[in-house]
Amino acid sequence: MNGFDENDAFEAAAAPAPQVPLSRRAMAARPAPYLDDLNPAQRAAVEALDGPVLMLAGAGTGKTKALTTRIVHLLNTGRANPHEILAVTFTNKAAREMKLRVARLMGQSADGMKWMGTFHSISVKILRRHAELVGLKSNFTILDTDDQLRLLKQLIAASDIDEKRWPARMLAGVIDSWKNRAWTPQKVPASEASAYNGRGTELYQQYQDRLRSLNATDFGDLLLHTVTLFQAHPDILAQYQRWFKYILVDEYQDTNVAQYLWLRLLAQAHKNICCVGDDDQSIYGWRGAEVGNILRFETDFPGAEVVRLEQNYRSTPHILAAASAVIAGNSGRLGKTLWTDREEGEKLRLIGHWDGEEEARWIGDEVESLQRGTRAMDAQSLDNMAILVRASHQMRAFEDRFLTIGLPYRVIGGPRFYERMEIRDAMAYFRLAISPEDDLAFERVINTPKRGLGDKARQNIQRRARAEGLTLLAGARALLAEGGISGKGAGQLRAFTDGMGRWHDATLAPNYNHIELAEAILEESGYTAMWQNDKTPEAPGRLENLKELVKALDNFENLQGFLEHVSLIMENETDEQGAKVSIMTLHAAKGLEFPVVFLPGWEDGLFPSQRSMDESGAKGLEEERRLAYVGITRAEVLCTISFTANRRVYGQWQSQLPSRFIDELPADHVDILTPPGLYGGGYGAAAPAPKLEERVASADVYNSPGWRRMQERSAQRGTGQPREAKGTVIDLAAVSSFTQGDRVFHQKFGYGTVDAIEGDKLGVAFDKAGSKKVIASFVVAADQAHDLPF
DNA sequence: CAACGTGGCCTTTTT
DNA sequence: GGCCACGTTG
Repeated sequence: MNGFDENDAFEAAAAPAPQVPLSRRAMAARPAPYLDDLNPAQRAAVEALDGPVLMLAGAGTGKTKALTTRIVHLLNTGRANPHEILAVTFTNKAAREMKLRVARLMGQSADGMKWMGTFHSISVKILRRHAELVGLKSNFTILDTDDQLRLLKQLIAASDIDEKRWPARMLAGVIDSWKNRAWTPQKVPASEASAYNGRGTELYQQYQDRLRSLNATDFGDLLLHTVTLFQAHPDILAQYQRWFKYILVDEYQDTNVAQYLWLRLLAQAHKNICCVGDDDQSIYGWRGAEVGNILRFETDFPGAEVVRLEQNYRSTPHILAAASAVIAGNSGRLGKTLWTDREEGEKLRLIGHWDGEEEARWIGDEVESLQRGTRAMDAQSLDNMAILVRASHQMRAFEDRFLTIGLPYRVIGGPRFYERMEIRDAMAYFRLAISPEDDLAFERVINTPKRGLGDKARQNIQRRARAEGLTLLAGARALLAEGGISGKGAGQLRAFTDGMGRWHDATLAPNYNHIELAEAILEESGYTAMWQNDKTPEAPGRLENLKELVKALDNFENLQGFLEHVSLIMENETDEQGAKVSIMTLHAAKGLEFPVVFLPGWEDGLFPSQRSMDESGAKGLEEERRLAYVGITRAEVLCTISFTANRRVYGQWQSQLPSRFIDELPADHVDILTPPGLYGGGYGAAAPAPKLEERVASADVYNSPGWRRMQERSAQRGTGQPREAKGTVIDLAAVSSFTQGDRVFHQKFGYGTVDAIEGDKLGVAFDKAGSKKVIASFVVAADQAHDLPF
């Protein structure tokens, strides 16, 4: 029993052929018209079929084209059969796209490529065949972060640890980072002993034990177990090594240590591994990715051929020049020089705003004007425009603004369909119906909807179950049978367990109607009713989602098959019609491109993110810089960077300094725009009077002494140095509005007179509230107080 | 056992 | 500012 399916039939390891077999030579003689569509570098990358190859593909250089053509070339020359090619991506989307494009190039379906997929999905495929060798059954379930956290919380609670000081999230992060490095509990080095208050390793071990007893894995395990399997069972590894004659890896710069080992183990035999990536676009270090993997490629795979794709087909020279200048600030790059034969086009645009609201307003206006068409640019569909932010909380200002002006937008990213509460609840019901031993699912739904089963009842069930080694569901039944549950909870619990019994029996029937069953479960459990009776505004949407869920079942044979796929694959349905401007994070934008791109919020602390610099220092800053590079290179024609002087952070107004990355932009390729306002003539007579802060902004952001000092400060600042923390950030623009003796108004303290200026604070003698120090931006000139919106 | 109030926390995100 | 997790009341 080797674990391989009959129909996978791959030949035993091909004996090394001393000479090229005739059949292959005949294949090689087949025409390869697809090669004519490639530029010389792409062609070199496609034709270097044997041995290790690193395809260093800059942004917009036709990486996917080269990669898919390479696969087609492998097939067309007879080097490999479809099932002998292992093609790995990070996302299902990328895998789907690859499959599609291979099929298009070949003019036939690529279904034969059974090993094209994500690291995780391929690992699952492998693990299901050898599950018993890593202590699992082949029908193991894959837990998501929610379940993972709940499990960890249980372990922490049982360990006498103060979850306040040592949160479960932290432990989850520690364990995750260990798994990313392919460390089993036994392999965690002593240097990590202090992790999670010194209990990390011990809890990691407990967690793994618990997962095994639940016949479950988390996402990290999928890779970890596969690597462990390969390391502990050379015979099995050898089978796969022989099987995968050619290996291709997309986004290699995003691989972590476990993925690197995974690949290296598999590539050892044939050594035909082609990794595609761009060290300048490595932006996932915070979740374990090692840029070092791509930097070390030539050492790891001796004799590697390195091919650089540098001709960019996406962006104008101005955009490329700006991106190149920014990324040049990083050290230890493999180095690439992007070039294009496109026309000059527009320079990048840089604009400062008073605050985030104004920034959103201005971008909204710009989007509308570009939609109509401008002097410099033809009318653009909203689909051609995107706003890329550093952090998701920035999105709100844009959503608010776009809603008020009725500008259609879509947010990319956000909670995935299957992460929504109602979907997870429903899935937990399905899981429990299929496998009554799924204790995590039981816990999730036992009191949802409310069945009057609180902590006490649940503890009783747990104790009962643990005492006899029963599942929670069985424990509940046992407790019921002996009258161990009192009050009205008993009746409801009985209804729940009885229902579960019925539904489980239903799943055992061959060819049961899984759609009807799913509907029955949601109906009879009272789950649908729970949302129907819910009067909160999101309830209708949740019911809608449940309908969607049931509809999605149509594509699967049964519930089991559905659950199987859903944890790895399911994503948002985004087939809404109508043109919309896109809003997303920079991370979500990787791999996408838009004619028009807005990059708001380029302020130190926000971008580069303070936290990134605090936690990872110079490395963190470099990753932020790569993020800037990714952002700029998403733009095809027009790229607009903006920043604000003031921003609300966690409800507190903070003054902001322009991002250090702005200083790194090459002046020759950037136009500086003047913000609209009174003196810019931006407001017509019919427009509502601008609010006070707008007028302050438009009046002096660029001309105030404060602004100039701000510029000087940013000029003095060294570029790669992590700057001193927030305390030194001074709202110079706001301070500059006042001098000693000014009469001012403060929302809380009323009127007063300025008697001191210190940093971004003013000393004010208030008429009623006495002397106080206040943040300058919280104060306005007294004669403008009547304009305040409050 | 549920409804309400208070305090602490806060990137980025795929599988 | 706003969410979530916990502790207090009804």
